[in-house]
Amino acid sequence: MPPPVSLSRSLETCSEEASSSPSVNVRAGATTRTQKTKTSSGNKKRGRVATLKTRPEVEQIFEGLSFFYIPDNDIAPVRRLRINRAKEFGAEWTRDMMTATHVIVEKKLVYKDVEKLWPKDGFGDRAPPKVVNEDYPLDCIQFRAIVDPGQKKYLLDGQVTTETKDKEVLLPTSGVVDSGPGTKSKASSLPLKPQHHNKRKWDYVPPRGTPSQGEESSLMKSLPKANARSKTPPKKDDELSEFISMMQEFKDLPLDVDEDDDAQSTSVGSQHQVDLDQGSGSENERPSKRRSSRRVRPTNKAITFKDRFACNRAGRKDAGQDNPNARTIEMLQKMNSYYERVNDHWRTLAYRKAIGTLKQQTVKITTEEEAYRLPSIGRRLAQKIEEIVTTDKLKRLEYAEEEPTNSALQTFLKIYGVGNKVAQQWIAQGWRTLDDIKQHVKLTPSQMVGVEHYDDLNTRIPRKEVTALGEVVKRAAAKMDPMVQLIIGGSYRRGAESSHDIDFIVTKPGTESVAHLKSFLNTLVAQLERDEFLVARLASSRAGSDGSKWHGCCVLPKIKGLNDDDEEYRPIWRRIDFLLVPEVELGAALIYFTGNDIFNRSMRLLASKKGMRLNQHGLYRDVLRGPDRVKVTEGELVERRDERRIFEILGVTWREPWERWC
DNA sequence: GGGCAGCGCAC
DNA sequence: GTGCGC
DNA sequence: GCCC
Repeated sequence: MPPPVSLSRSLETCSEEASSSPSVNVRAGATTRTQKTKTSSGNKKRGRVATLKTRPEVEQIFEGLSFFYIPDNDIAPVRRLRINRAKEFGAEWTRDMMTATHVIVEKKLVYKDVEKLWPKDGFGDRAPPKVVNEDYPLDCIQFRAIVDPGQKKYLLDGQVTTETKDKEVLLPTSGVVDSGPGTKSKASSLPLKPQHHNKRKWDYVPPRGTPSQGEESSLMKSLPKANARSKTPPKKDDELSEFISMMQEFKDLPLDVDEDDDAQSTSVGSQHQVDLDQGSGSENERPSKRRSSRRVRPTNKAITFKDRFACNRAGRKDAGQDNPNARTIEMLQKMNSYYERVNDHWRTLAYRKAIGTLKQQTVKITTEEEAYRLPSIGRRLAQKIEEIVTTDKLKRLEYAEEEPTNSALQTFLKIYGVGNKVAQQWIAQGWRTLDDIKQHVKLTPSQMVGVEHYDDLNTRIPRKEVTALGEVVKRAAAKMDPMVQLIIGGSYRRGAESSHDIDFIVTKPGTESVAHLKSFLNTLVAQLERDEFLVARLASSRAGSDGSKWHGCCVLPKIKGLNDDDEEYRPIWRRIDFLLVPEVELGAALIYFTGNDIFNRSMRLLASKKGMRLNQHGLYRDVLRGPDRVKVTEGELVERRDERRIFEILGVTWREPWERWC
């Protein structure tokens, strides 16, 4: 039925996708669309358009494509609806597979069902149609773009994919590889090798039916031995997971209750999930609608827990590299920094938590509902995640990044002492570069340092150097008072390969208040300044106050064996902090200054759930809070000296510092 | 619709 | 008190 | 932004 014209157009249109070159990224839906928009004025009087709504030309994303449906009829109301919808967006419904560009297969069917209809002699010179499940057109419509048909979520059961990573290798994925004209017809006729049955069925939310299983399997992948999954995950794991879940979900599960309700609620939640999702999934027309069905994640700990596991890995800054969701994370991080820039504190927080969740996933999250199940990922973020996965971009982000002031904002915010307020102000005044600032703006002393040493201070410090810096300070300190302890906290204590700054916790046995340490710090700082190790003060406790911290900059001197052979040696300015901690508070302080901050927040949240309060000074109980959580009493001190004890009392299994990446 | 940590220091 | 950093 |  489709005239040759249509066919060739089809081929042309999807040439990217059908290309034999695997390196071509197929996701350029936009390209395809624009191209089509231009030509669409040509001939597009599709057959039975009578009852169809007319979509604006720009929405004719399927223009030139023809869909062959399996089953090949529109008897089922749902399928008819979908077919019509595809037509609204420019698709042609063909009843002849030879002319189809896409074969849309009902989800219940498996790849074998397609094979039966597949022409024995292949498709000759043309590329075989792409075989996708019924979600494919819906997603295209949702995103108003031709998305990559090779994505896992569009595969049928039994359909083989070579897709492993995410972006590269897109083409061969759907199996609908065009092996090229030269190849055997066999190859093109049966591109998918059903024999390689992929045991696993990711297609739709693998974990959905049995969340725990799904999770476990992913766990096994990433932590093969650490959590010898077997049957009895150490109790520790549960607690850890639970704990972590607290970190990311502020007010979730009442820990207090958890002793009684946990197992049950878990399984119940899972069951529900299956039903709801499947039911709605097969009958709703629009994906967005289907997916917006209420989340079935009722205090769903099982999921939450396990999702947290991966958190254990000592994450370096590049810890996301191998993550299957790397691309998604990358995009969300951009959104995150965008919101940071525009001063949207809470959105920033939300994105950070969502990113944290995603980082812990060991399988790629491809659909909205998969994402939605995860903690700290709500409807909006889940939609964005799916948009990223399917279109490889994010419209909202593109708008955001178009804002001309964007880069300036980014620049200014990296100046020490400059936050959103000031940065926005400067921008409003028309400044865009550091030079502008240097010339026109009156800076505070801190900001001055921040500007003058902008590059240095925004360069991460290799772990080795942190160690070296630590040695310098410790040596000087030991000379003055051998009893004083200096502990390097922050990301260094968590085992980071590089740090943004170096934090010293300064303490000494027998001290009960920072006052006992102040004079020491003053002496130490004075000495280190004389040594020209400390080169700037940014914030330091004043004489009168009960000051407990000192922020400044230091430089690493030449050290034999470390950097003395480097003729390029240049003292790089580094951020350095001293935090005075009386020995009695050391445990609480260590927790606080080791972080990371998400970890800390959850600890505090956990404490608060248990009627306790945790801060850098200690763990308190029976905190009375008035309306609006206003603290009425300090509460009774429970523990502050012993880091492990604080974990214990909170009912949390001990976690080494390097296990506190969240 | 409200909370999302809370504190020390600079200004 | 606000802004900022942690 | 998310969660309750």
